[in-house]
Amino acid sequence: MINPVRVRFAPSPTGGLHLGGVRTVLFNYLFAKKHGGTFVLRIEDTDQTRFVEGAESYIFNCLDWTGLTPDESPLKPGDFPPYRQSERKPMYRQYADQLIAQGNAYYAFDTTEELEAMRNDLKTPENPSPQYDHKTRMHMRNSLTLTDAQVAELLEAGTPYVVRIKMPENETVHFHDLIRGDISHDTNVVDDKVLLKSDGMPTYHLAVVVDDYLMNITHAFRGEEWLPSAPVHVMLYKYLGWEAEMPQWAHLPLILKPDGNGKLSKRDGDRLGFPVFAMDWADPKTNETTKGFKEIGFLPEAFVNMLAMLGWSSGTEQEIFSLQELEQLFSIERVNKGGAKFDYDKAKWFNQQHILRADNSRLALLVKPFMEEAGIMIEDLGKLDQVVGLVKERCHLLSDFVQQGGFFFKTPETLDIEAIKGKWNEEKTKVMNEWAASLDTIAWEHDVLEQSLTEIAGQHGVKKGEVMLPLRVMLVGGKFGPGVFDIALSIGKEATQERVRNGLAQLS
RNA sequence: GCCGCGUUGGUCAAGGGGUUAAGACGCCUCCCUUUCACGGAGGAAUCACGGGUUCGAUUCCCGUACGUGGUACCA
Repeated sequence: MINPVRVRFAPSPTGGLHLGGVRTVLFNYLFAKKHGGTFVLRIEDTDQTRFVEGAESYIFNCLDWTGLTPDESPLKPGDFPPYRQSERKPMYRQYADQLIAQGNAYYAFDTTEELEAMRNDLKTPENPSPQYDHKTRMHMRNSLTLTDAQVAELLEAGTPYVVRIKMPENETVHFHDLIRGDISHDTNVVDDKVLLKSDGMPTYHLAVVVDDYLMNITHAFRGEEWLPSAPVHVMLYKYLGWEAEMPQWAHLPLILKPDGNGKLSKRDGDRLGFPVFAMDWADPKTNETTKGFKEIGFLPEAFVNMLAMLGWSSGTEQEIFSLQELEQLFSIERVNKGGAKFDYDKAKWFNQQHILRADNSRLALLVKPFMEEAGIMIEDLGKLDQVVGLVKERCHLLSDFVQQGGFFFKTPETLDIEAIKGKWNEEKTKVMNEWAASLDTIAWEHDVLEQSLTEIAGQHGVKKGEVMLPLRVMLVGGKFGPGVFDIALSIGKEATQERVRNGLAQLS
C-alpha cells in the first residue's frame, strides 16, 4: 500500500465528551482498523481562553473505557509529534507568511470594536449577519487597504493583528465527500476567515489543514457542522500547494434531540433524563457533575454498538455487533446522510442485549460497585455471579441489578404489602407459618420446597397459587424477580423463615 | 436574510424504476410463566408536497415545503 490510511480525531478539551464525539471517534477508529491504518488523537487546544482543567485526561479516560484506543496520541506519540496544537504553535506561522507572500492572505488590524461596528452598520433585515468578505474587506483596516509603509509601521509598533485568508471571487469550489458525493460552494459567499489569531495561535481552519498535511492524514472525518467551512480548507490546500495530499473528506450526520429539533445537547439529556456524555464529567468551574453512560450503567460494547447503528447500518438484519465485527464490516459509504434522532429506549435495549451476552463473572465485577453504592455489600463474588445469571434478562442497565438482585443479599427494606393485603386471611397466615416451620425438617431442594407449600396450603383449603405471590413479596419485596423457590434456595433457610415472619408481621 | 446539507412508520433503518416497501426499538393483543422479565405468535403505523422524465416512479431530474448546520480572533 502506497498511502497507508491515517485518520484522526481532534477534539478540543473544553468539557464532557458528547455522544456525537464518541461516534466520530468510532467511525475514525473503525475505518482505520478496516483498512489496516492508524488512528491518531490530536488535541485541538488553540483557544486558550477555553482551557478547562482535566478535560484532556477526561478524553483519554473515555477512549479507554470505550476501547477505542488511538494508535498515536499525546500520551503515545508516533512519528509526527507533538500531538497538541498548543505545542505546535511555532509550526503554523510560516504557512501564514507563505500565504501572505503569495497574496492569498492578508494582515487585518481591525479591533473587536471595529468589527462590531462594521457588522452593525451593514446589518439589514435582508442581511442580518454581514461578513468580512470580498465585499467588505476593502473598507476595513488591513494590508489590502493600507500602504506597505503603513502596514510595516503598524507591524513595527506591535499593533495586534490577525491573518485572514483572501477568498477568491466568482469561483466554485468543488470537493468530493465520501458520504455525500460532490459538494460545491460559491466562493463569493464564504468569508475571509481568520487564519492566525492575534495571540499567534492558528484558528481551527489553518491548524486543521497544516496538521492534517504534516501528519499525513489521508481521510478526514468530522461533523456536518464543518461543511460550510470546508471550502476554506480546500482553498488552503490549493494555495499551500498540497492539493494532491488533501485528505478525503467525510462529513458525518448530526445526532439530534429525540423530541423537537436541533442537535442533541447536554441540556436535552438533563431535561429528558438520559446521559449525553460518555462518562461522568465534573466541571471544575461550576463543580457540577453530569452523568455519563458509563456511570449510569452502560457496558462499553453496548454504547459503541448503539452509536455505530446511529447513522450506519450493515445492510443486513443484524443489529448486535461486537467491536471486532464492526471493524470488519464498517464502510464509510454506508453512513447515512441525514441526522438521526437519539432514542434512549433503543439505547437501553442495546445495553440489555449486551448484558445478556456478557459473561456472568465479568458482569458481577461491574455490578458490585453499583450494589455497594446502594448499601449492599458483596462479600461473596461467586454468589453475585449466580445472581447476575438469574436476573440478567430483566436488566437494561447495570444499575438495574440493584433492584433486581439486591434482595438476594439484603432483606428488602419495604414490602409491597398493598399487592397482597386485600385477599389476605387467617388461613393463609397459617399456611405461611407452617411452611416456614416445615423448612426445618424437609430437604433443601427446589421441588421439595414447592411440594411442601402445595401440601400445607391444601390442608387449609388454600390453593398454592394464592400464596405464591405473597411469598414472593415477602422474599423480594415486590412483584418481580426469578422463581420464588430459586430465591429461597439462594438466600437460605434462615433468611427465608425470617422474611416470611417479617411479612406476616406486616400483614397482621 | 444568505449559503450548505438533508427528508422511507413515533424512532433507528433496508431497499432503490415494476416489491405484499425488510428488520429493529417503542406501542397494542395473545401464548409461555401462579410475579416481572426473557422467549414465541400476531397487530396498528411509512416513501413530505408539486411538477417533469418514463409504458411505469418511493427510487432519476427540477421546484416547493419542512428540518438542520453555518454565517466568531469557538471548535
